[in-house]
Amino acid sequence: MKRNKPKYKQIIDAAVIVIAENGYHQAQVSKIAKQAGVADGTIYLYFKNKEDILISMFREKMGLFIEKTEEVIAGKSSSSEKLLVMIENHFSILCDDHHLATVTQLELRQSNKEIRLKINDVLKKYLKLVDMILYEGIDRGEFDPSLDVRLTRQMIFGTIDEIVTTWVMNDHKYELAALAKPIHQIILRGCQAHQ
Amino acid sequence: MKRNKPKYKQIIDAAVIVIAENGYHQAQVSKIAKQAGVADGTIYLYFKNKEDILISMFREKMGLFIEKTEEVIAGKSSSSEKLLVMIENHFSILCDDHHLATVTQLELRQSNKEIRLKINDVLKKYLKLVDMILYEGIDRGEFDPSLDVRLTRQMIFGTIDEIVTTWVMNDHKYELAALAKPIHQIILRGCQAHQ
Amino acid sequence: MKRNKPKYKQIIDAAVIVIAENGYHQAQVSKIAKQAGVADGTIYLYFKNKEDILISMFREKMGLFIEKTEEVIAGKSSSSEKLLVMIENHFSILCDDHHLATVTQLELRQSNKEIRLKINDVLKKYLKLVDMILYEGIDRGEFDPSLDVRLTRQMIFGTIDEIVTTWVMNDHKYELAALAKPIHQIILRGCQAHQ
Amino acid sequence: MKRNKPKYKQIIDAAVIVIAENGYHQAQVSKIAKQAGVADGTIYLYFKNKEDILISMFREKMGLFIEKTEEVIAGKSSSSEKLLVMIENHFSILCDDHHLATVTQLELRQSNKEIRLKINDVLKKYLKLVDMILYEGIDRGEFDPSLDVRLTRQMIFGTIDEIVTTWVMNDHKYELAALAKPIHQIILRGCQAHQ
DNA sequence: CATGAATGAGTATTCATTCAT
DNA sequence: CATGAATGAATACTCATTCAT
Repeated sequence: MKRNKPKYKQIIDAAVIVIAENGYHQAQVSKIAKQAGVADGTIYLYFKNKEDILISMFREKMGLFIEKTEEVIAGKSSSSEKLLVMIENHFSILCDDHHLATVTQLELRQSNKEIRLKINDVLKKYLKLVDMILYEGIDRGEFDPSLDVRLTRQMIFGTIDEIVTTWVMNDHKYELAALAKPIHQIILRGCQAHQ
Repeated sequence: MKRNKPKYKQIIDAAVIVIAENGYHQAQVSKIAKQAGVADGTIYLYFKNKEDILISMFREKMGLFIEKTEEVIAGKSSSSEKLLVMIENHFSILCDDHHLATVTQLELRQSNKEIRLKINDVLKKYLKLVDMILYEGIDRGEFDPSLDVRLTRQMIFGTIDEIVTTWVMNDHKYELAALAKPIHQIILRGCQAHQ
Repeated sequence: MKRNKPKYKQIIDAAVIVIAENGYHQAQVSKIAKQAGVADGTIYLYFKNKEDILISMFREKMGLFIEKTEEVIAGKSSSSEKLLVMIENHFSILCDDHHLATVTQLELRQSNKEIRLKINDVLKKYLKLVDMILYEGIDRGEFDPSLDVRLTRQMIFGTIDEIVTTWVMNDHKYELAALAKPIHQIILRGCQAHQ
Repeated sequence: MKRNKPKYKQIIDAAVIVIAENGYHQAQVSKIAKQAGVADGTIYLYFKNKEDILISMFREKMGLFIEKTEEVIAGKSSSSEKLLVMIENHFSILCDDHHLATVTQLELRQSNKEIRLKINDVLKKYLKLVDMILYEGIDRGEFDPSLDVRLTRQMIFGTIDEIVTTWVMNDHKYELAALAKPIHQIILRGCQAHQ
């Protein structure tokens, strides 16, 4: 299994750095190889092609997202709190790794439709976590039972994504983590039953 | 003024079609020229370069968005209704022009950072309309006075954008317009004062 | 006869200015037309094509050279003096018209082989004047009777041309006219009989 | 060091041939690559761009000129003889390589100002050799002590260059080497003290 | 005579991928 | 396993010239 070999991760980490620092269209395979400290040809011993590096990179990083999210929501009982810690976790990971934030919010979106569709597949696992929180919230009576879960999840993800993208576009110049609570407030209102 | 000459609009409309049908990176200038029924060189009598075609295209189309939105919100008195017709208008325009939807949601995002920044400038005018509705709603007592307008606007735009992108990625296979009312409900809850 | 119409000379003078100021490869027909104050298409009522402008320009200006040279050498009796006034005249015309100097010494030489051969044809009339002075000098006993007139003429023209080109390349920053006498001295030695 | 690799020289030699046979403006990179027996992209492993091929070509060939000239003048003691062997060497190299002659005298002069300035830099080393011969000749009492070395060098180089250019323009149809002695005679007279 | 909008052929350079060593 | 030299397809833009008005 190539994924466990050290050079596999080495190349993926190099790709994040190179894309963040040079932009998607200036992230040539040769630059990634140089950053990873291997020869160009070596890349192709671990990845099928350039596209495969990008998909793999997203899969690995998104895996961390999902793992961490599962951890933090496991510690909370109310759905409202689960939403909050999920948002906090989302913001926290991207705050801690500005390179990753730039890559996922700006650079990777410049890839072509084919790659973006595959990236979306990977994303689905994360979105299912949101769905689960929503279903549970409805069951628990915390959220409006008439909620359209698919639409609400799109609202939640669209909002978080837009907030993060704007933060990245503004060069991370304000404190993203501070927005978790107010965002959670706004989102929560959209989920709760209306009197 | 070149913008009023027929070939100007002819070329922009050709660009929308060619990009939608071939993808951003396969939309060569020669293809656009052919689709527009002019010679390659003629493009450059109306546009500085390829980038200029894209920016101009976005500016023209977004102009229609803003114009139409101003029209429909002018006919409504309550802020809640204004939000609704704005969303309906947004969905309606993209439903009526699948090519345009594909181009704005998927293809144009593959452009380089420079182009995307210029596109963002154009977008800001549209976002200001949302801000205006929100401020007015707070004044009218319809919306929560403690609302963070900037965050709320990001929630609204992020939600709409995510909904539309998902619809485009699913090949427009369901009725986007039908989502306007439920989305409006969800968004509205986020804006209204909580008891 | 088009050559006597005002726009003919107007276009040629415009060409000298545009080429001098923009360089040969940046002297587009449209620039020349603009400088001449006529429409692009008008150029083609007076010249067959762009090449024809250049050849005609060289022919007109070289005509002035020859005319003036004939005037000044007519006023001198000794061949040595004739050589001197010819050189002085050559330098004087180019000193008085820096644009022309730049065009003939640097820019026009960037034209292709075909144009340069045609320019050489025009130049031949001027070179024949040099030959005439040399033959006369031999007849008069001023110059070495064993002189190879063709080679000597090439020496004279090559020297003058190199001197002027170097002066233009140094941005006309020293007094070209002051070099006429010393150059004449050097050239003269090459022509006179050796003891 | 790329300059010592075989493909470096291979490409330069291909460039001389392609430019000589097709003319400067018809010497596409792909033609040069084909002539050199390499892929288009390979060119760019050895040269920064097309301009770099031309400058390098001139530098390499002019290097041979200077090297050979230094060799032949080292074998002579009198300055007069040094001038002669320098001229003979100059003519001999170009006689032996008609392609090179065409390229240096006609085609390379069509390049833009930037390239020509860089070529001139390379040329300066050759011109310094002429200066050295002249200074030595004055010291040895062979040449007129009142000689203006700069002007004289321009006379010598201008003469040689004009002779060669005329020979190339006449399709090398006469024996250039045969002109070395008479030219040397003419030049020599210009250098020697006059009685 | 004069105009100027329209034409369309032509080319340097990049970079993902391969394969002989 | 690892290398890195070599490959070659693919594309925006310019500008001399024309011709309908």
